[in-house]
Amino acid sequence: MPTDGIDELDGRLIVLLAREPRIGVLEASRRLGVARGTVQARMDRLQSNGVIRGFGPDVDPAALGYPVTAFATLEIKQGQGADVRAHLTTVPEVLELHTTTGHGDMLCRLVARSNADLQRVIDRVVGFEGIVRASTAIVMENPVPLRIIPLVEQAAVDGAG
Amino acid sequence: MPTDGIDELDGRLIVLLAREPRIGVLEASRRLGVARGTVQARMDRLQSNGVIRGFGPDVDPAALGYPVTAFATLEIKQGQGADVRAHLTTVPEVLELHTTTGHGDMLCRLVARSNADLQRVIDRVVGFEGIVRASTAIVMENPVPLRIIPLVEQAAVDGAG
DNA sequence: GAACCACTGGGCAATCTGCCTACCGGAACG
DNA sequence: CGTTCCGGTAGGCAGATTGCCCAGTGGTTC
Repeated sequence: MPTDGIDELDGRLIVLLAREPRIGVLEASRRLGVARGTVQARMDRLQSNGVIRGFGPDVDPAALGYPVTAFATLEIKQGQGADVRAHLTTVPEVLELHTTTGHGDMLCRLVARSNADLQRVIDRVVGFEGIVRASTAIVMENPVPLRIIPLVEQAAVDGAG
Repeated sequence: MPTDGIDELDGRLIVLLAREPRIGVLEASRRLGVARGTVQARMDRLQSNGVIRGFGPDVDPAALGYPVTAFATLEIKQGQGADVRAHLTTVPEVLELHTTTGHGDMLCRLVARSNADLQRVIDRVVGFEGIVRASTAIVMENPVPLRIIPLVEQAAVDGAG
């Protein structure tokens, strides 16, 4: 169970890593003005805490040939949740899946090679008995790409009091 | 403009990096059974291509003290789009924002410290004249966390023909 | 006071990086 | 058919970084 909260130094470290991921421990310690061992210890702790899950490559689906993104809200037949999850897991174009409150039962993020191709993807997604209905919203612009820095900064000042 | 598509080696490299991010160029070349220079060249190309945007730390908002995630669909007053975008950018709990087709005009991902705190966040989000209406879906489970590996593998076999 | 903790500053061997050269086979081109 | 280009292989080298260790210090807790 992670001890929630990060202090100001953790925050600066994460922001630094987010801005310049290729940075090493040594260079980070120089930038932050602390000893190398401190940075090393903080990074170890942040990772075992689960605050930092990893440093996976940030892959752009568009550059992979999938420039179209959409969000689909799915309505699921009672008791079919697990089957639908398993089904959606097998579709590579499903990048993310959530179960939610509200009108729909699930929300998933899809990508496709084109608007036309999106039809194929949706057909594959909803081509499963457990899914009653789907409503899709195509993404036009992405004014705020997935970001974490502002939240980290917020958490850092909260933690630091 | 990126040359879309990746070949089988690119695919294996990205998957390897995704699975073991801390791996170095040298170790990667050993795992892939190719020369170090090749891995170096591929990584350089993938990054200048934009296929790999970077290696930022994958931060878990829950571990930061924000365990509640929600998606909000926003309806925007005509012509207020830019202002709303600017407004939402200033809210740290807004992790992501898209403009979409369909009933709503925008879709954003929010996090909060608790269900109660979510009310505060939503109030802040919709507390802006340009926003006509908001409908929020709280995430209960996340059966498929944001993933890219299946798509990379798909793109790799497509590219390899 | 004593124990504990995080941080500092230093040192060490082993490793990796960035960069370079030389060479090879296949593909494209005149 | 010969030349050039390109991506990959194999190797080498100096310099930087890593992982790990130690001893000392200041602040906190009990």
